[in-house]
Amino acid sequence: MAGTARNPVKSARTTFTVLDGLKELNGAGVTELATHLDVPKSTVHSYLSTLEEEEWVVKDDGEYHIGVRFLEYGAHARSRTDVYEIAKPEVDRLAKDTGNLSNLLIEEHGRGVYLHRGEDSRAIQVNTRVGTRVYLHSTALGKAILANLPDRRVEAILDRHGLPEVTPNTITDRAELAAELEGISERGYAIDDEEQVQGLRCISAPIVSASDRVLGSISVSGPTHRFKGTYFTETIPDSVMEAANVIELNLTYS
Amino acid sequence: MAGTARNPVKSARTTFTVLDGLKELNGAGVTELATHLDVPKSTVHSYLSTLEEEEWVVKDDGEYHIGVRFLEYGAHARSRTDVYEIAKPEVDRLAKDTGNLSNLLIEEHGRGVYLHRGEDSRAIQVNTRVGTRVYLHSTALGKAILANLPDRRVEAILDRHGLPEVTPNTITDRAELAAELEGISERGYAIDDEEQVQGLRCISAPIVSASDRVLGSISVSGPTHRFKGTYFTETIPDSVMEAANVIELNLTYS
DNA sequence: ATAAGGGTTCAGTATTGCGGAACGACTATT
DNA sequence: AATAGTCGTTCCGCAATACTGAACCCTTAT
Repeated sequence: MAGTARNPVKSARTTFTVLDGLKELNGAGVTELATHLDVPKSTVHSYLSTLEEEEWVVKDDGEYHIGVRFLEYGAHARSRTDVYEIAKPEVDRLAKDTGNLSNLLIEEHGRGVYLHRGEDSRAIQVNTRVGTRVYLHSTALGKAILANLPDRRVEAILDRHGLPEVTPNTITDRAELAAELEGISERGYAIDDEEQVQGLRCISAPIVSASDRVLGSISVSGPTHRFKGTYFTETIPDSVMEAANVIELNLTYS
Repeated sequence: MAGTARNPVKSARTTFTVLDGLKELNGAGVTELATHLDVPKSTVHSYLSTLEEEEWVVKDDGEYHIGVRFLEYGAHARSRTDVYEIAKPEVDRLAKDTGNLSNLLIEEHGRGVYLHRGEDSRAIQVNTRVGTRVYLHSTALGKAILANLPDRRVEAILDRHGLPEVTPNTITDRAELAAELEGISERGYAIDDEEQVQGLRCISAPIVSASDRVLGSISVSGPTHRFKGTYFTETIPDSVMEAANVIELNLTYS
């Protein structure tokens, strides 16, 4: 599947190690980052000064930070997606209509990446951010996608990433997951019962193209104490599935 | 000002050259990108396979593309700014209220970077995207920032980037720009009369912190044939400046 | 079948990234 | 005011590794 690079460019890897370090530390000086990454500070300095010169990082009074220029790559990649432009307004509407947090996710390299988040003043605050990656087996959004992927792709993804336990509720057994995916196919939507974040429940529906390819999934999430009863088993699922339908319809006319 | 790197990491630079190439070509194969960049294809292959392995690019049936994972860096950098979270809702409101395109810009490395765009169904479509970089002297947003920067910073920025002519209306003379900035300080807002995009006019107001530092600027843009008369000289400026005021007020309470 | 085109691999060469140590700028401490 | 500590920056020799052209393999078209 993922052919390992034969002539890997080590410095390219290191470049992103440095950037990731900056992100984790929320900005850092040379020495701080060097100890964090366990790399000589002269090495870190070389990378940081190069990246600063190329304007990918900013030096703000002694601290290096990731530059906003990266927004360009993100926006470019996102707009290239089939679903983003079409799904965005519906995801926003879903958040406003239900008063909850809504999300749009796509699969990339066997993991889920959030493309957009619909917000509402009544919704709970969650730390997921656009671009964040999650495992597919531990979220409703991911399971909705897995349920619509060919079996061999699902196998390959599970082989690659395993089924890490994110919370006590995460499904970590392949057979159990298979049964779950079966149920999702029949129901048409996926459930996440605190499998990714404790105290958070989530309902998700897949976006499937006219040619039966999953393009992504959308969801509505909320606190467990609010997501229960028919609100959780009917009202929210209906809203999410209806939104997914609208998106699928709009996709065919474009 | 910008200390040139003494030990530049060439491969770090090349990494972004490759990524930029992918962006320009909207995705490409190894050979295509190699000829575009005028680099041996084995070299390009090394970079692309490494980046793919690290999950920064995606290989989609023979074509390499920039991955959506970059959204993470962009969102991180943006949320780190002082203005984004506070200004975003106001910029959205500004777009809806006036039925035009609105924007939020900050300065980085002497250039402007768009952080957010407020849209409205009635607004014209413009190709600016979040993360896009523009010169500060050729946009209302940029001039609003320049007018609130210390003179020596303005000088340094102009020394570094010059005053390239983006459209026939772009100000390319330093004295003329100085006079313009003077006027902006008095008026409180900046005007862009087709200086960045032909057929497009724009009104912008700076966002200034309590300690008199410019944090960015917001704007409303529209077609020249609609942006004229008192609508252009009063209505829109009033709306933009009021929004800037609200943002500045909210900034102090946080 | 065969040619064409693109992706991938290989291995030799010298470029260049690496990292320890020294230097300089700045701050805090007494 | 002197000094110790901290951090960013620079320097330079050595070894690692990025670069490249050519060969190889695979798929597609004719």
